[in-house]
Amino acid sequence: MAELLTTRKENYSQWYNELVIKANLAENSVVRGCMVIKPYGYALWENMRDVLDKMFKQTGHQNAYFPLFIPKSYLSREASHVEGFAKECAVVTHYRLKQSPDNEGVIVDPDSKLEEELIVRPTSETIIWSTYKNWIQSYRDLPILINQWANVVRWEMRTRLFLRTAEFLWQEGHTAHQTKEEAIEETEKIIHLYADFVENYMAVPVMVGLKTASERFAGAVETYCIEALMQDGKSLQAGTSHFLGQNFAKAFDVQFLNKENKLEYVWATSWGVSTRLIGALIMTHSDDKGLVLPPKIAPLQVVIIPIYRNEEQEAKVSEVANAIVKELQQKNISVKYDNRDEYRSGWKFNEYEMQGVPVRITVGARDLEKNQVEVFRRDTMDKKLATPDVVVDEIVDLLEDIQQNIFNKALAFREKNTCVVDTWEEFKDVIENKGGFVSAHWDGTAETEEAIKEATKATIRCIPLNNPQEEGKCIFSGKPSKERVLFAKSY
RNA sequence: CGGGAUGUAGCGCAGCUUGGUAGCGUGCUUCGUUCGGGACGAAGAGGUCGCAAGUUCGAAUCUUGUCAUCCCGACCA
Repeated sequence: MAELLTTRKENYSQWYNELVIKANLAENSVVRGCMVIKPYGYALWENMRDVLDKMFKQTGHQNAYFPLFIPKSYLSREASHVEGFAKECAVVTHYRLKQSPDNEGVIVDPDSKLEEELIVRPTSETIIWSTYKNWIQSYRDLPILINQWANVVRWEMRTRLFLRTAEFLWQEGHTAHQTKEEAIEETEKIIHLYADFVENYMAVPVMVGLKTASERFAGAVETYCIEALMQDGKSLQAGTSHFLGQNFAKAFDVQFLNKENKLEYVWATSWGVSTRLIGALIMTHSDDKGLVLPPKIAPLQVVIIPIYRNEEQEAKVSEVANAIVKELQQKNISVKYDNRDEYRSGWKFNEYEMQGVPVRITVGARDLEKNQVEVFRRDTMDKKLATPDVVVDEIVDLLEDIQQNIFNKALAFREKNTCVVDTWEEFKDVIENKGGFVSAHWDGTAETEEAIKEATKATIRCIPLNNPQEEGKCIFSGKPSKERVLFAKSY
């Protein structure tokens, strides 16, 4: 019993850290702040990526790849963009190593200094817009709808597996349009695509909204976001979609001739989700026994575990198990028959529960005498008996049910932890003691936002889309306000 | 960059006060018995004690320096 997790109640962040390691998702690397994504964690990312990639293509986007390195001068073209990223950039200054004079390893060759230093991309707007400039002459060249799957580097002070690492994997979409309206439409289309993916595949309910000016992406005119509430009452930004206006077009001089033969700057968007989504997934569904994964993206949907005493029993059990495996595979359900002899069944149960496999089937010699197998669902930890000939049909339904159930559970949690508050005292109390989302009036100024953050550590997570308009008074300043915004402490 | 802590077997740790053959748990290897919720026994493999200098007959242990990592703050998807 040495492998138990710290419970969420004991120490939520320790629980998270241990879970990532023990569920075999990822581990820290020798390079500070960087992670090794292990096969099980990477399989999860691949499943997420595959679904998203299909969604992007269905909405008319194409994949491309732009360089990892960006000339330093590019980053300084757009003023607020530089300001946003300058403090966390890795810089390449040399291109060669040589044997050290004392023959103890290698040193940077001082003669290999680069004429212009290169920045390891923290995001690709600048390199992409400098390229788009050459691709765009006429309105006939628009829109450009491109996505890239890539790694980026942001030199973070404090890192945590998946939630914030110095290097992470993501996708970044970069689109160019003729009109402001079309670009805004694209920005909104993508944020809804993200919400659709995160809710319907990852089973994580999200709030869709707009960022305030201070939380906005550096260089954006408007930032749309999806925010998810974690089990510790903190909010996590799970994806962003930016309307960039003509900021980058102007910075990189990207103009096109419109139908009236007049030069215009193009309108831009960019949008992304990262491996951080895996952090959101873990913290939304998992429990003190380990990971809980939504069937639609789980690397392994069903595991079958045999129980037997001797070879004769093993043969019988395996025959039934293998038949179930085959039938599940025919229905495109991923399944593993774990007949390793070196571990006992109880050990395997705990292992797969830690890894969040949605369904487990136990086939025991004693079961077979009664023509039954045991079906276990990870989300509720319930066990049921089924006859081998119908178990596969039941599992198809069960996987659906688990997907739905964990979403409903997460949604109920969010609703329970979203408070409408009208006084400053109550606001402080809820943020301090209960956590979760707090819906409150705000006077719309950055000063008030900053003062609230200073006092409570809570920030405005978003201004929900289609927000009901109502007269009210700012929670902090008492000034008039016409809508509520969502506050929370955040990751 | 401030404040605190830690470096000893793959992992988790003890040993250091009072210097004298480097230990425990777990994991690993082999064999046997087990097998319905993290089995048990036996036999094994595995360590420049972070690094460097110093004190000493002798340093994991004492001294000095140095490097690294982790935690708490300022910055962030």
